[in-house]
Amino acid sequence: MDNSIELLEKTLRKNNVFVTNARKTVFLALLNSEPRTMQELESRINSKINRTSIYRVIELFIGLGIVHKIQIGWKYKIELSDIFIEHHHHISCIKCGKLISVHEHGEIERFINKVTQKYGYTNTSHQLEIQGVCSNCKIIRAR
Amino acid sequence: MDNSIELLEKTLRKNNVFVTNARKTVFLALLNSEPRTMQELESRINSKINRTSIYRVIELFIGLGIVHKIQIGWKYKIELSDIFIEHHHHISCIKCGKLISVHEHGEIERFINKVTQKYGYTNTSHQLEIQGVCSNCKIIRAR
DNA sequence: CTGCTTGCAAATCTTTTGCATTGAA
DNA sequence: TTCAATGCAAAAGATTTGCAAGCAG
Repeated sequence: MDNSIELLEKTLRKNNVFVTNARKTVFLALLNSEPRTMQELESRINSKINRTSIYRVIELFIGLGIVHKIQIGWKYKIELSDIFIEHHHHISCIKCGKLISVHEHGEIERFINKVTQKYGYTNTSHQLEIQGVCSNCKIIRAR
Repeated sequence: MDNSIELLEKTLRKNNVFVTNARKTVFLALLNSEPRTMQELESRINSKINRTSIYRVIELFIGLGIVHKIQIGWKYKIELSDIFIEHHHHISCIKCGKLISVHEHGEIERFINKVTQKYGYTNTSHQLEIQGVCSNCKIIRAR
């Protein structure tokens, strides 16, 4: 909450960009929420900030590692990065779209470290997306 | 090659959709190649198949698990799925865009199985994308 | 034959650009 | 005051739709 906004401001200053109303507004629209599509962001922010600016803010945020994109079927969604929420992964249902978060991931981290080191990449981040049929849809489909 | 086309046809028939020229053409444009953007696909297929149809074929292929999208920065690319190429992951360089494939992934599989089972998802697939700064760009940037 | 597929043109939706104006430091 | 950041309008790009025509089974 307040804490997060402060961290945002700190991050922005550290990168020598201004702390502006638009940036705080977009950030708040993402705080404590499910990942959002651009449309959802737009309608949530609803005319307080221009659509173009939302794009520009998101682009900046991605560059600074404040948010990242996740791919869900055809669409992508935006979500705050690890600095603001605990790092995690998603499982989405290919039938109903239901999205759940997976917080256990020690193995993944170890794996990533191993291969990035092997190939000489530094400063790495990653996303893991899992798709499947959720237990509910499985029942329905089975008739 | 021929083998792959046969597997494609088998997959299409199994799903009760027609084996058509458009579908084979799009498939071939993806076979033995780097992941491609829609534009690259289009220009590669170059007017033999209408753009709309390419979209429709890709949509179908994604639904049937023949191809999948991978997110690289702002853009996504299309690549054949595990049935046609060995399952693997990517590391992309955020500076120069260089993309390399990572074929070791036993840990990932084990992890996926564990969590999907825990949350009751079946029929799962997954993508893991890793970003970082490649060794070359690291040197350049360091001056 | 039959109806799934494709092509075409137009509609929509998404994202980017240029430029004048505003506002943070 | 100064230049980064924003708003607005318009351009550019990407994706989808509706419908007539074509082709696989």
